[in-house]
Amino acid sequence: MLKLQKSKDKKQALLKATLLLVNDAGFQGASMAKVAKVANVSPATIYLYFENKQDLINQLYLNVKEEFSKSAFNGIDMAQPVKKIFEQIWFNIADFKFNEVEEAQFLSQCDNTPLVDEECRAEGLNHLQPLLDLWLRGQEEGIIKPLSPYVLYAFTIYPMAFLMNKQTKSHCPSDTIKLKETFQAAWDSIKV
Amino acid sequence: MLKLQKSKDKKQALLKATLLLVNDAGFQGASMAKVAKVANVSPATIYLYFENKQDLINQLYLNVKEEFSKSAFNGIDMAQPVKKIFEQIWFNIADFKFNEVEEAQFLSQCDNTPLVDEECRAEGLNHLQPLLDLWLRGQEEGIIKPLSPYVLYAFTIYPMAFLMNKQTKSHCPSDTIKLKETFQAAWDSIKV
DNA sequence: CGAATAAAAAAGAACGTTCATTCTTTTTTA
DNA sequence: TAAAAAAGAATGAACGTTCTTTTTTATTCG
Repeated sequence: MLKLQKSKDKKQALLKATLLLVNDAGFQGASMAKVAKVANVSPATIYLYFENKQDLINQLYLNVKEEFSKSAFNGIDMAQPVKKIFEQIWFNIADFKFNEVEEAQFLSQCDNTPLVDEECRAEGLNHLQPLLDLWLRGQEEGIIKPLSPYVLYAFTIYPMAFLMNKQTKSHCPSDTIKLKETFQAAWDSIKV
Repeated sequence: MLKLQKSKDKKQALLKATLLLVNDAGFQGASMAKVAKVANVSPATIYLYFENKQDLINQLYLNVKEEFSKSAFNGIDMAQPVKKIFEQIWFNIADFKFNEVEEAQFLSQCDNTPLVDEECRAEGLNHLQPLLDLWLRGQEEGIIKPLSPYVLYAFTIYPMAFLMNKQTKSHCPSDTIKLKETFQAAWDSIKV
């Protein structure tokens, strides 16, 4: 029991170490030796928990993606009208992006790199199905434009990654992005 | 004269080789040895044109970013009303994203990696000043929401990177993204 | 309960490879 | 024929991974 806990701790420490290193210096900056050092572990130990470096990265990606999806749908009340639910989800995601900065940065770095397996990426996208379903419902009700879910995502969720990045790297002062008005822009882009 | 041309060719070949390799296998996949091989050149020759690998990447980034900005403002008629100009620029950028796919993919990979120097990135952003000026004009005329340029960019331009990526990696069939409707979404998000 | 012991986990050194870069020599150019 | 450009071999460092040894853990039996 205690042992199992310790094992989990070590695995989690390795994942977190990788996350930090990737954020700081990209995927090549996260060498197995450095990951081991940051996690206070021998390089050989990594291979008790992960097949190889690719597996470490894939698992980290899925891990963080799941955490992201979970918080996106946290406390959602499906009985509400479409716009209200969408608003809840949107603000959940905004919270994640602006509070779990490390995780959010990592995900946005993953978005465009060829180093995350496509198969893995597809699995990560599945978690967002409830949002796609919501959009479909909105379209059936005639309040959301009949656009592909890719386009809906691109205009409502994806922009937050950009804004989080700019804010984190302090290209813009932290009071520049007013969430309420930003949500309005997102909604205006897809509402009929 | 001819020599100078040949020099430029070689430098351009090196930049293009780097671009292709980075797209295929990330920044670590673009090793100096591989870049040299793809450009049909000795590894040592790279150092006649670039200080080191970081310089190669920085120059490539600036190069592609300039190409991008140039095509964004290609044939713009500043005498037109704000919305018309914005539409021109938006479709120019869309053309670039969906036609110069290699370059666009590279840029979107650069957007979130810590491997491009921040100083370099800042210089790349300068090129977009005319667009920021246009937005300001639109705000003075009361037809564009009083949002920070970061937010305006995030909701009108940035989404195209996502859509280009999905289309390129054929996650969605190429007729899914209808440009006219997509522009409407972009405009709706920022118009008053 | 506590020593003996088998098994699992972890460590650190070591592997061959590849990396970015430089040195020396050869080829091309003016 | 002098200088510039390019090549290829060579450098040490760092890479991902594996091998061997040590430490920790869990179990068995006196």
